[in-house]
Amino acid sequence: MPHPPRISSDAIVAAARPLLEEHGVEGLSMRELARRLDVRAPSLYFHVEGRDDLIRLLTTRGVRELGVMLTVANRAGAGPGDRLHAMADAYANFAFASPQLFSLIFGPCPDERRAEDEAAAAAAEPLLAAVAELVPEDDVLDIAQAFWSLVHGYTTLALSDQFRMGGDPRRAIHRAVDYLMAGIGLGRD
Amino acid sequence: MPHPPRISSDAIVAAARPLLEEHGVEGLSMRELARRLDVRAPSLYFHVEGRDDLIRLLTTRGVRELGVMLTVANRAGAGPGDRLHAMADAYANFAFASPQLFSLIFGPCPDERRAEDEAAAAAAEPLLAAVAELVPEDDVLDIAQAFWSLVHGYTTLALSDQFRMGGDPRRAIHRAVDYLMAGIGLGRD
DNA sequence: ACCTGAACACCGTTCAAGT
DNA sequence: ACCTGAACACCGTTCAAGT
Repeated sequence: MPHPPRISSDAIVAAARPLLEEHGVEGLSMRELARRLDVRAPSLYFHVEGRDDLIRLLTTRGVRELGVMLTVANRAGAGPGDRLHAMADAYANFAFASPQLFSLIFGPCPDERRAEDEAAAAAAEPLLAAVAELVPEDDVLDIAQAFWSLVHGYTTLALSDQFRMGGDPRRAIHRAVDYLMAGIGLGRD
Repeated sequence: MPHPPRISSDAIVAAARPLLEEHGVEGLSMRELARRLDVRAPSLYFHVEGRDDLIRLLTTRGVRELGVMLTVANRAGAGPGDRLHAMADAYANFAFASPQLFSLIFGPCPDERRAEDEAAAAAAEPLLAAVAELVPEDDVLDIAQAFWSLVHGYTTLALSDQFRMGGDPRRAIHRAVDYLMAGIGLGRD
């Protein structure tokens, strides 16, 4: 009887994640990963195609996870305005909990590790649903993009510590979202 | 007489930039850089402290350059509203012209290659100046952050191709900025 | 089928040796 | 002062060999 598998694609991806968060993408090495899984590096190649493939799997998993968090947040809110705030919080929470994965998802990446579009669409859906209840159909896409941009930008800039002074970023982001909602002709509900 | 210098810190940073844009941070290698400068890799260490230092120099230079573009755009606009739009364009232009450098500036980075705060402050100044003419002093910081977030978010998401459908991103970003301006109680001037 | 050690072509960085 | 070749400790990946 040959060797029973000691590792799996899932186990590799699971072990890669803390390594990514601890040392960044550049520190995510196949050899260190193998060390943590107590196998030799070449064994990994029986379960993932290579480093680029592994990173692709990581980001795909990340997008899916973010999608779930947004969907849950969208369900939790009372009205559409509440739901937008809840989704903004979920977005920021994900980014602060997994900053390296977050920046991997939205950073520039070579074609070999580009994730499936399907997952990205799933993450965008709850936002589109919430906005669709607020504005006429023709404006949904534009306004959803504006909201996403605002929340994404605030999250990214806070993450890279561009907003120096203290205070809860959550409160500031809610205020920014309220400004935008007022701009499209809607008060807080 | 000893060797006259064949390279300089400036020449290294200048050569590093196209290499960065062609191959990304991970492809920015000291040995390839040395090849392009027609010296051996160890020579580089007489002019920069190491790879992290080089990347720090690159991002510092990038922030300064972005600051200049924003300052110029700020001077070009007729009224504060115009200036905000011009600065949004400048921001997006920089990002699309130098996507890797842009993502290096705002991505997560280890302490060793963190740039000076001074340069970041210089880049933020023109925005604060434009906003200061539009709203009461107490709101300037909050609203400037909201604008920056919106523009940064839109730029980043467009750059990572999250907004699928075609059309000029410039037009969409202007519309988003107008929404936000309306939200803080200001029409287009 | 899965794991391994050895090997190859890379990499950042250091250092003694040359001018 | 500046450049070099050699060396060290890494890295991703391949492959023949083992079970």
